[in-house]
Amino acid sequence: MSMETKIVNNDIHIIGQDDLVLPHVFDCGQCFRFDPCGENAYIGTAFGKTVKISSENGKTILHDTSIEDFNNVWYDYLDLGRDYSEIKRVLTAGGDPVMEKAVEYGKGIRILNQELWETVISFIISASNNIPRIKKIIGLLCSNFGESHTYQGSVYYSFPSPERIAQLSLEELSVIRAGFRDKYILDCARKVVSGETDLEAIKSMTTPEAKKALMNIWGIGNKVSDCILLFGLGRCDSFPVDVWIKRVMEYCYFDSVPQTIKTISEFAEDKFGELGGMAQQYLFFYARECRIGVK
DNA sequence: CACCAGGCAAGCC
DNA sequence: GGCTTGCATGGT
Repeated sequence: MSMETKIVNNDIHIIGQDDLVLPHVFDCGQCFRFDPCGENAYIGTAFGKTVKISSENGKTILHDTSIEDFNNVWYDYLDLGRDYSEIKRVLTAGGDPVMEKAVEYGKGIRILNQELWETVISFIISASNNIPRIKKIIGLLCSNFGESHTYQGSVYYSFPSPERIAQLSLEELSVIRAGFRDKYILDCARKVVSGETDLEAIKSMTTPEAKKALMNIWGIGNKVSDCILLFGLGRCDSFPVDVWIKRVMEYCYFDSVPQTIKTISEFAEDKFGELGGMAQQYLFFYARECRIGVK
């Protein structure tokens, strides 16, 4: 079935896109800036623009937006040019019961193409943290230091620029309650502004080069760099191993025998290859839905 | 109260 | 190289 888009008043209707389920996209831990908004809808901000997205009868609606914003921002943000049916077909082609189950649970997952700067800071904040609090901290960062705009009569905030954050003191930044991560955020912003860290240059690097460059940033290690590669740089082969992935992989593929992160990474690279990041998202969603390995 | 949360840096060997 | 420990904060 091929996707079709229609303009209806100030809305964009997306028809015939079955590989898009809003809770799968926005509750699989890749994005911290979209929240549920009534039944079957989410509202959030990216690239300085806010949009409400709802679904009904297999149709997805982007509310109060323009065709320009759809073409310039949301089409790519929602990764609408990629064929996820084909990805799911390849991932389950070997008859792997684990991937079949994972894909069944998260059949509407898509990997969002998020802004690199926002992804870098968001995943620095994610370290040793939980998702509700990550969202809270990022929300405070935006409402305190981002630019405001109105959408459907309410005020929303963009993600603050490196320049805005770089000029803050640690004490001023402490209002976001980021804990020990605050110094990483400030250091990163200042080095992006000074040019010591060149995010634009990282975009055109090979994946191993980009990973090395990211890990030079204070507060970014192995796992966080893999998340940034996947969510901010479109490197779909990147397979971040966090506590959830470690648990679900050990449970499903290693008979619950504890493994090192290195072993799991190598297993995933061998098994999923170029689609590692996609597999990771299905597994992450599946693990959390079914609370696999949680006592 | 202890323990944990999408880990990481620094200090040890 | 690999292994241990401290780390801010908020929730259970």
